[in-house]
Amino acid sequence: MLYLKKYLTEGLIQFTILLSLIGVRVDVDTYLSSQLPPLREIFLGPSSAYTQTQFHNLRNTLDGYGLHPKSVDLDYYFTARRLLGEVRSLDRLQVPSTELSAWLVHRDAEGPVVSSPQSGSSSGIALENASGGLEEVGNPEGSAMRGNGSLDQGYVQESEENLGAVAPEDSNELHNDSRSNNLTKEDIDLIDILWRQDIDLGAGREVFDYSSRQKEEEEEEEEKKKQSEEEEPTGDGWRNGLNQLGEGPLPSLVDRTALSLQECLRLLEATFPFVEETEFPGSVFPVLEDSSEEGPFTSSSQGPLLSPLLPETDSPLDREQQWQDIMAIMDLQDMEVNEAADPSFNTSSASSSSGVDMGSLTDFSLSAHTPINQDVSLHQASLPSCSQDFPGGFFNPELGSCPMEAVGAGPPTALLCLSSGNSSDVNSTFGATNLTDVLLPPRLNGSSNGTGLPDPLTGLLEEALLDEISLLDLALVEGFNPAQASRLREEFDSDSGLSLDSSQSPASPSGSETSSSSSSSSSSSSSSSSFSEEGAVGYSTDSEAVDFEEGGAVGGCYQPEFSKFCRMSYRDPSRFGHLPQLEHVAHNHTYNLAPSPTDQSPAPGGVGKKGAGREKQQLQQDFLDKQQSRDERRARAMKIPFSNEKIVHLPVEEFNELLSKHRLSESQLALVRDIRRRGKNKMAAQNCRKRKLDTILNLEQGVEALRRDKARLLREKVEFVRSLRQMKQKMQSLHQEVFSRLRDESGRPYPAGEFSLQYGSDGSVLLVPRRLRDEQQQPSRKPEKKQKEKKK
DNA sequence: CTAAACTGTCATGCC
DNA sequence: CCGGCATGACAGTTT
Repeated sequence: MLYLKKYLTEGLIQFTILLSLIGVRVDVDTYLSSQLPPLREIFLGPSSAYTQTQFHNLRNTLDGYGLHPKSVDLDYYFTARRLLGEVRSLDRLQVPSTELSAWLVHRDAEGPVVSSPQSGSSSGIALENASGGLEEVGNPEGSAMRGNGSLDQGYVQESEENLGAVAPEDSNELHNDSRSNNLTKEDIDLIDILWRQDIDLGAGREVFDYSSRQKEEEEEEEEKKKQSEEEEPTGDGWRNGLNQLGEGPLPSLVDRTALSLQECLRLLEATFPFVEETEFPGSVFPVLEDSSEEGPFTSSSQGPLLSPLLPETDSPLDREQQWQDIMAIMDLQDMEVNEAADPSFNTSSASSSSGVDMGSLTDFSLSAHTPINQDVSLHQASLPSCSQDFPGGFFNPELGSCPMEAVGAGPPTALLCLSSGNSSDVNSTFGATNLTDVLLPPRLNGSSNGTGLPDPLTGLLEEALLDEISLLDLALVEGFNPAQASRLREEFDSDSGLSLDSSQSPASPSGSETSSSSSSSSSSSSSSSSFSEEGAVGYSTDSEAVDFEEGGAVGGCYQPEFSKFCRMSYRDPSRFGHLPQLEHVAHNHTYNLAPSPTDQSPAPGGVGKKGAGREKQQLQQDFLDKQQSRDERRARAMKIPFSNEKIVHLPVEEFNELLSKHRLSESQLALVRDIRRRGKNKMAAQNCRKRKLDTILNLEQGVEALRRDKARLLREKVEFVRSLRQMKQKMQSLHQEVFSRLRDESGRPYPAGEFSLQYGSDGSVLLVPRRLRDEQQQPSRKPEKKQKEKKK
């Protein structure tokens, strides 16, 4: 019970704080383990390059870091896990009280009770608590606590670095209304990297201004939502517990909590002004509805608000996948910033593709350092229904193990909310129109129809958008997350070299050195892999020594081949040893190899001197019986006068010469040939398996490379679309300018409703009546009134 | 003890 | 035809 108590009092709080700081649901088993893996592994995870068949090793490294399966520490580890499970079962009642106290310090009471359905229990609520109430709580300080503090600091710094406006104390003031509002706007302006360039160009800001314009309106609507929210029979323990508290002896606390939540919601709604509907179950996706109309959400009807293409029957996984794919467009751009800001994350090893846990850890690290994701976490934390009310949603226990998915789902939420909210197309669909909205500012999008913009450009733009959409659809079909793939690729870069090296590069000189200098005291596999071991170890006769010497002489001929095979066959594990995930591959299959003569060195000397030496030799002989392979034992039994190594590795000519040199019986010859055949086949099998593994690894790398290329192409396409949009904008302004300067014979401007400009392929600009242009589908060559040459 | 991974061996096909 | 290699399949061993 000590553990339980300890975790309840300290670990749980720290856990909560950590979660809140991160803003995502994270599997904290590793955090509560005393044998914490290195931070780098927590964040990045080991390379997955070789994890395909190293599950037990992964288990050792991931869950119980460095724990041998039979280690007594494993009991401790599992005990910790079990206790953590108990803690988790209790946290829904324990956590709120803790956090409530924190809110008491900071908040003024107002507003009704609001329930937070976050099953994670902390990611939603603790955002305030972690940042603001942390000091007030007087949490028992500890190493983990300091770690959280450092993480918090890191987050703030990251925010500052990327947002340029968030002071450290702001994070503690996140609950402040005015500040949060300003912060929200700045966050939006600065975090939303997709719009950054548009902002520089003076476009897209309306989207964010809209959030402030609707603030008061949202506050009112918030009440409705909370009321409907209370009516939601989600049955979440957090919420229930909170409600119970509200009904019970702590109404004021609940009020304050409600206020906090309300403000949190308000903050987030100000940040993402169109995400209100995400509160409702099954409506994780934003309401594709013109937000300029009346309040987008109603407490009564939820179904009609759903996107036409996203019926409630959509599986959560599909939706999540779509979110991720949409997010990729933003995330890819965001990556550049993050990479520059935190290059250490590029040195990680790929893991997400194979290791779920490590993927979560890796993604967690990304989320913790990605400003966008931070805000998204904030968003999701404050609107926990995205996960809670959504069966199998972002925080689904299965999918929840990958916080990046949860986090990654956020930015598109914001984007889509923003874009769809301003889109006049009520029937816009998620896959197409929303993407269009994402790519094109709604203002431009809406104006593209009535400005008389040249058709060719519009067509080109539409084509590009269609291609974009199709590409994205392809990504959706393939379940491809460009962001993740790209991240993985970035992480993989540091790893691919090793993989390639391990599979293709020649063995390092150290390998042969180790092979030859196997004079280590232990009879490990490395020492036994020495060539000298093969000198018919069991033999204490002169012939053996002769053979040994002979082998050394002959070795000049076949040594290269042997070295190659030796490395291939026996040195491979050590070659892989420099890979962290392979250091645990400790297969000791030295049973087929005899220890090196250096291990036997005491035996020859002691044979003639002492009887004890003879006994010792006998013991070693018995040991060798166990160490030798079957063929070696057979060879020894058949008195084969040379080593199996030579039998196997000698070139066929020398092998035949060796056979002819020794008068061997038929059985001996057959055995020798069998030994050679089996030895050859053994190496062949080893090579084959190694090749197979390399093929798999290369395929994995190829897949990752293709994914990265695909993500890059997608990103480039987004850039092109943006560029097209800018051109379109410029074109429009030029069009207007030219048109406004046109005068007819009497010096009057042409009415915009009757005339329009047409652009010829040769750069000519024609002023044509609109009705004429409408009649003629293609731009005619016959100018009606005027022709002007303009230079583009 | 079991499952998974690893390894050796055999059979077979190909060069 | 022989030697060698590659590989699937199987079984034994190790973790």
